[in-house]
Amino acid sequence: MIRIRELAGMDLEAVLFGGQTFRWERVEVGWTAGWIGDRPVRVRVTQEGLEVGPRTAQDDGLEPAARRYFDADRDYAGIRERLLRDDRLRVAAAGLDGLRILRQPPFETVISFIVSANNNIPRITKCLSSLCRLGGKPVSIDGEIEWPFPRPESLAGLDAATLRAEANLGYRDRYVAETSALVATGAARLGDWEAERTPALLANLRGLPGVGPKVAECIALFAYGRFDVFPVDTWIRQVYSQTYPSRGPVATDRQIGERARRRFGSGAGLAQQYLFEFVRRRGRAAVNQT
DNA sequence: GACCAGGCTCAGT
DNA sequence: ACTGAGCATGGT
Repeated sequence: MIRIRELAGMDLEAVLFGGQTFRWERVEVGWTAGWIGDRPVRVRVTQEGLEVGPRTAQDDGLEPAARRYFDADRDYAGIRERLLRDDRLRVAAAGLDGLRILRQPPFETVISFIVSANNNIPRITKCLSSLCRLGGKPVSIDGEIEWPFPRPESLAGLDAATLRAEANLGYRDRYVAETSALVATGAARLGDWEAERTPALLANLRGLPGVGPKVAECIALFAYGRFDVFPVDTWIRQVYSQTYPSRGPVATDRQIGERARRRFGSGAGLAQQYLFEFVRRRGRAAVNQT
């Protein structure tokens, strides 16, 4: 087991179940199980820091992998300090001090957010779980069988009809199959795109079937650590236009993204997460009242 | 039964 | 560059 002391204040619930990633599961009291790339792990936060325990015998290289996945070296205090000078964002971000952004494996993130399009979080989770069963190689952990996220070649080997029937992807089946094939053949080299600046990265991502402006920005944020993006989905459209109302006609998603990036600068991605979590909590609270 | 979900693609202006 | 229709599926 390793411990990352800098992450003592992390809000694991918000980070792992807030729509950045869809593969974590609450298990024994206090622990959450999932994957850091190909490593099955369980995690919890204590006053001493984030604890990451391997769920298999070998765990060499776990610490750097976990530090990268949880982006332990980013200066959140500095980013927050600048962002929260904005009074309205400070209100939205209240109680979200521990919200952070993951750096997930690119291929898993690409497929996850292709599946996320025009979909809801519980169903995205189900679809991805099915995809892993279809394309992953089962691993025995504590007497239970678990599936890592499939490799591109594995998903590329499934036809769209199978994806639709077995994973309930709907019309997204074709996008998953085609994008997996592009990655598997090397036509799309996701790892190399790490070196690109954000505009070029987004353009590359948008070349993948099923990846439009919003999904590309989610991938840039959640896999490549680009904080200078501001993905606009239906929730953000609502909360942004309420929080920062504008004169004139209703702002388009593109306009909202442009204005938000101007407002929040290099912290836009984190600001987006604050607003997303804020509006979704508000929505759940309203439902619970009725 | 309409409406919605971390929207995208494609055709028409 | 912008706008609308069509799109699978499951939940409310």
